[in-house]
Amino acid sequence: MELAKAFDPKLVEPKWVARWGGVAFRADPTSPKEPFAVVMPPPNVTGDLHLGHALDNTIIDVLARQRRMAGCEVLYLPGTDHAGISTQVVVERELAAEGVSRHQLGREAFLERVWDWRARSGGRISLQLRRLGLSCDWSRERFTLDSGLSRAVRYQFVALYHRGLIYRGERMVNWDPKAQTTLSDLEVEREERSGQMYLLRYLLEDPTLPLSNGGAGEILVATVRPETIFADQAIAVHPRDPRFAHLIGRSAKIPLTDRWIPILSDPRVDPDFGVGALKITPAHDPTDYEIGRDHGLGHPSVIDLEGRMCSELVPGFLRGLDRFEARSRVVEALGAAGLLQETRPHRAALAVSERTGVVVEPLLSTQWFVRTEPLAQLVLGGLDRGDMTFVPERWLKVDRDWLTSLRDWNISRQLWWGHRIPAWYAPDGTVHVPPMDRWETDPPELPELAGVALVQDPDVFDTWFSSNLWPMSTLGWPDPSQDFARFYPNALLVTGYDILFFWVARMQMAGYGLTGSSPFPRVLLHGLYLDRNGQKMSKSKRNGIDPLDLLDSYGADATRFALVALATGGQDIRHDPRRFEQGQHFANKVWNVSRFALRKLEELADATPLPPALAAWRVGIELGRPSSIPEQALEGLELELADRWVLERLSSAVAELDAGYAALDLAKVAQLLYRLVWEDFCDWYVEVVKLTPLLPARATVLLYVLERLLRLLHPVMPFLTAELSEALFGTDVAQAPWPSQLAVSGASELFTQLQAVVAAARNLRSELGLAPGDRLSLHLEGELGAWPVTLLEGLARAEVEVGAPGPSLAQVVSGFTLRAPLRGQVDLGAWAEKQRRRLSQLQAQLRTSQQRLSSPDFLDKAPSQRVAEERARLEDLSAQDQRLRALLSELGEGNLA
RNA sequence: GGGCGGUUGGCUCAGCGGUAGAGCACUCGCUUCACACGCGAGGGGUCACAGGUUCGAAUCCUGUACCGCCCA
Repeated sequence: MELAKAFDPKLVEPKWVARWGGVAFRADPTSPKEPFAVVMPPPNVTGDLHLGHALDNTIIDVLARQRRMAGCEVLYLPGTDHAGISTQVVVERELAAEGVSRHQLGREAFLERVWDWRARSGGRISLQLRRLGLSCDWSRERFTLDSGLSRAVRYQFVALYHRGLIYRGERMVNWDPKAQTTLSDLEVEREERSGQMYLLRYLLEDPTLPLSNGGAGEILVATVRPETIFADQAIAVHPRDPRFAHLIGRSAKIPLTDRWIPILSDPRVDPDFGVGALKITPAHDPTDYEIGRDHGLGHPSVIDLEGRMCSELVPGFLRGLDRFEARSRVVEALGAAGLLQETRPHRAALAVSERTGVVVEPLLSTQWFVRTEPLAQLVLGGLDRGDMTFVPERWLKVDRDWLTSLRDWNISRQLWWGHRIPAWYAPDGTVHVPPMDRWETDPPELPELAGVALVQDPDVFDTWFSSNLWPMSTLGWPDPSQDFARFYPNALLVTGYDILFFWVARMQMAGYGLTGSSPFPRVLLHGLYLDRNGQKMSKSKRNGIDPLDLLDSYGADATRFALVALATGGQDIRHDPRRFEQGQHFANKVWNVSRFALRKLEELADATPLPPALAAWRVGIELGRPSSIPEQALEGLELELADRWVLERLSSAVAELDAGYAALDLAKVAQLLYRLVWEDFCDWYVEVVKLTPLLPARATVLLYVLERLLRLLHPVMPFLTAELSEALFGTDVAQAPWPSQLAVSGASELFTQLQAVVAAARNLRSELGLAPGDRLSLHLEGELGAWPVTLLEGLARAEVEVGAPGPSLAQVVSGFTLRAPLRGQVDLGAWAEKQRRRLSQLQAQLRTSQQRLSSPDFLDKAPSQRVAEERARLEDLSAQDQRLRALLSELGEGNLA
């Protein structure tokens, strides 16, 4: 059998994408194995794969594959989300290009159009996800608008409604005039923008009153929204602000009108803002609304849903103008009327729609709300009991803080794309929600409401009001099912910290509120993927990186390796193409060392009697039906130092990897794998294997270790390892058992020492300028005993000799002095300088060590094992110091030239 | 204003109480029969700063500076 000279992902991946994209990883709820369920954070069905998805799912898949190999019944459940606003916005934009509005089209036709669009683009993200090599159970793929999931949303609404946890009420909400819908507080972002603050003169009824903050007969009011003056209901000042005490209870006239409004006092007014007096416009500001409510003010509105000036209160010349256009006209008019005292530059935190980027208009309106406080209390109780752990831990406090200061959640959206709110209104205004015992029945179908002309609420739910059920609804909740019984709660949730509030906290509330438990005991929050300058990626900045480009350039295994290696400690990730190159090179390394092993195995002479496992393997590979190397294959083999060492390395790596997985530290996992394969296996063991013709015992170890390496690598690099495992061992590595630790020990100390001596010898080679083919003649001083001199000779391409070497270069290492006779051109001055530097380093270490050991405090208080280590170290250091000084004095005597 | 994260070699980052690490970049030498997506050797860091705790601090504590994020 032959392997290609280099690993080419393009030749390998499609086959496995096809194989894994079907039912290869179907989860069995009747399995006796320990369940391990994770849901995919559902991407927007009409979106494209972005790096956040790639990162989430790579992490999840690595964990899922590892758990599966470790013997769990794994369910990795994929699916997508309908993403109400963004999807609707996209389709509306498409319509706008055709000159049609959704209202012209009508609700039904519009929805058809969206479903159409979803059908065209909907499968795309699923296909893109498959290219990452995810081991999802695609037979359980779900979409938030599927009928089952829609039933779950309806159940949630009805159940919470009847428990008094959902109500309909008039509140100040965030209105997105572009998307034409309300938004939850979370969907509004704050943006610092520079603008103006205007000081307006409101005339007083009695011009003889003492001065306050302006001229005679006026009070100055500071505002950033002069266009809303027409909805003013009062002027408010701080009760203890001496400037205004005499004005409280008086009236002032709204500029450009003949309307009078009262001056009142309220402690919520900040006397240091502007000029101390605020206009109160209850319909257009959340704080003003509260103040107005407490003082019994009215709340007329002068801005309509399109963000245009409306109402009889507004002078004719402004009516119908956009709010920002109106602002400049009002300012002009105020100026012309002499009522504009001053314009100051002002920086303000503007509320901006997360979806459309337009300035959100605070609006008084009747909507459906979730009463969050009781639900949050349930979650907080669970957190107190320790139901949930976060990785990194710090997010627990953030989660808790957010749940502690939560406002009610507006779940109505004035959209058409989404779950229609199952509430109906009678002509008399009464609200009808399905009764709990018949939650699936629409009120118009209820016998007791026969004859009542009911109209359903036109709105749909916030998308998060369905995705908050995702870990439950995807498993069949609220209906009883095997899946739900077996896989809920999930084992884990993995997502970016940016949706802790949006999604994680709301799932917690839904879980506790509706199932009585947390949907997952553990939450892994990774960082955000930033561009190479550390900036957040965004469409507007056009600094996005397309994961498909990464997959095309480096292959899926390399991409996965890089993503996992970059995701350290929940930190944000700065894009670095060098990591992807590293992954690519690593994949190629694994491929090539497998290729080497295969070729080396051909050396096994036909005549040699082979151990059964090896014999079986060799027959298999010739017939094209290779077999696995079982655990027992190692039994009774005569192992040499390097063989025992590599098995020991493998075994301790397994232990370290297990610890890394237990801590969900996949960056650590990637690093351990890289070292194990590249340094331990390729640089050392394989180099030893090359030194001698292959014998059966070593051949067995080589194959055994290689097969285990492929298994250990598989969760991170599934394609490469699946291909190689199938080709070399005839196994489906995705279903192979996770390697366990071996009972081997004792080789590591000697081998480590060997490595140091080999490195020193190679340094001598290099200093002497030896060509690769030249043998280094090497004089070793030290306790050789049972020392592996032959290995040293092979690895350093040296000839170990006895006797005095004559003029030479020398290296001092722990336990040994190495000398090699001078030859050729060597810069002895530079060499001596280097050795002197080394000596001073050595002596610095020596001094530290001596000081430590001469300190009674250290001897007293440090652990005894630590003291013993330090003693051994001092001994070694001083021996090296003596030998190195001796060498340098030889140098000084000119012995070397 | 409150909270959180970061500051380690030229770059991007690990390490988080006991001898400073990786990849890339850099220098030198190599088509050594798996890999030049490679091999061997080498140079390069007072771990932001100031105090403190400790036998011992890049690592723990306090403060400062700067960068970034979240909440109000």
